[in-house]
Amino acid sequence: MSDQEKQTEEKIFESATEVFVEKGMDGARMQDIADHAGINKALLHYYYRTKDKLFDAVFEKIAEKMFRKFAPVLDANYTLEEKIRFFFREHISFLQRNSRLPSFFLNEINRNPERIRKLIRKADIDQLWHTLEAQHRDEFRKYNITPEMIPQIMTSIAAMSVFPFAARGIIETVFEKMGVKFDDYLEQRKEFAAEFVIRALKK
Amino acid sequence: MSDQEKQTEEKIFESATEVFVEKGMDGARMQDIADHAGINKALLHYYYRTKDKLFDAVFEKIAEKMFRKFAPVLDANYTLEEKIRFFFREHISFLQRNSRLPSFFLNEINRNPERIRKLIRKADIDQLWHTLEAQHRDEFRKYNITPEMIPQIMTSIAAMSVFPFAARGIIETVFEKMGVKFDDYLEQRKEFAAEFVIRALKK
DNA sequence: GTCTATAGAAGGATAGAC
DNA sequence: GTCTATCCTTCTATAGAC
Repeated sequence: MSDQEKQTEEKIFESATEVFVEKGMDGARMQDIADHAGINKALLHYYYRTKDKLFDAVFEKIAEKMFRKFAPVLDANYTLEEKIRFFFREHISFLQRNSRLPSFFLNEINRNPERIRKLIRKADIDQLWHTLEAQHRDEFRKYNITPEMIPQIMTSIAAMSVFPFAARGIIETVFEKMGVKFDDYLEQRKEFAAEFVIRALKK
Repeated sequence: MSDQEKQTEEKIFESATEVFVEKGMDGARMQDIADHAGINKALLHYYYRTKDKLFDAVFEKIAEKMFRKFAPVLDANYTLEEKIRFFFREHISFLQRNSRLPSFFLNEINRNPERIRKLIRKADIDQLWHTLEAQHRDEFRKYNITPEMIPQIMTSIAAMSVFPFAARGIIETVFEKMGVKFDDYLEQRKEFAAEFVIRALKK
């Protein structure tokens, strides 16, 4: 693959990412992507054949990027509480720099759940859980965390971090009326969310 | 307005609601809505002129329906803890019966924040907050809840209830691998979320 | 590999008959 | 009020020249 090929293909990919995240699969236009990349429509089809294939490539890359942020949680050198604080600090920081991802991502999955299935299959979810369970067995016992609480806790943690971005449009509008700045709220949230969850887990 | 007019207009409205919630504004097709209502496209335009106006009508109705669920929280005859339990029980039950609303709603707002502004203006958000503050001043003091924590707490409560539905596609796929049933999880969540938040608020 | 030009299909909207 | 037929625009995708 020549340098120029790669440059063009990458430029297309980056432009497609921006436009798809901004407008969604249905709202995005191949013309917009071409304009954004400074080329013409025909080249998009030359490199990716169809809009659908281009979208799939973009979507998969984004999914991989988001899940990668969860990996350090498996690091064994931290206590459960440290991991919770680490997660919120890092994850919210990541979303601050990519604040439209959650809404885009969740929406496209709901619209076409098949898209996520093959990615989830690759990521060893239950493996991840068993690893965590082994690392923190004592702490789980201390907190009275039973296996059937795991789905509740996992989704609660994700909710605390992701929801402000997924619901950004409405939250920001409400905050405006209350005189609250969304950016300040996010900075504050990194610590608030961690302490909130830790207190909730303690008996 | 004759009975038949109303019947047709209502049928169009209901069909439009289903199709828009299912496919989103951009993905919805006027032809789909017409087929769903058992009429032809021309009639849609006769009653609502444009796709945009039809969507606006649907969207506003849904927004009104969702916010109405918050109203009982203002009832003064309950303690703060009772209200939290009541909210999660009622709100999650409502979303169980309308499980695609959150994703649709949040996404359309993010795609066009202007849509929500006029509706938020109508709903007296700060008024709502002052009412709550007056009703629960003592409890807030007991819990050490300060004014700058309010945005964090409000969004956390909303997140606990709404996120499982907004992220349903991915959560359900993960649960599948873990052998967890989404419906059971939701039933459990009504109580779990309430106790989770209450514990988090307590020092 | 990149462009221009255009095919071909789909979708929103309207005209006009009944 | 409801239908059929059709206009017109937009969009994806491809053909063919360079």
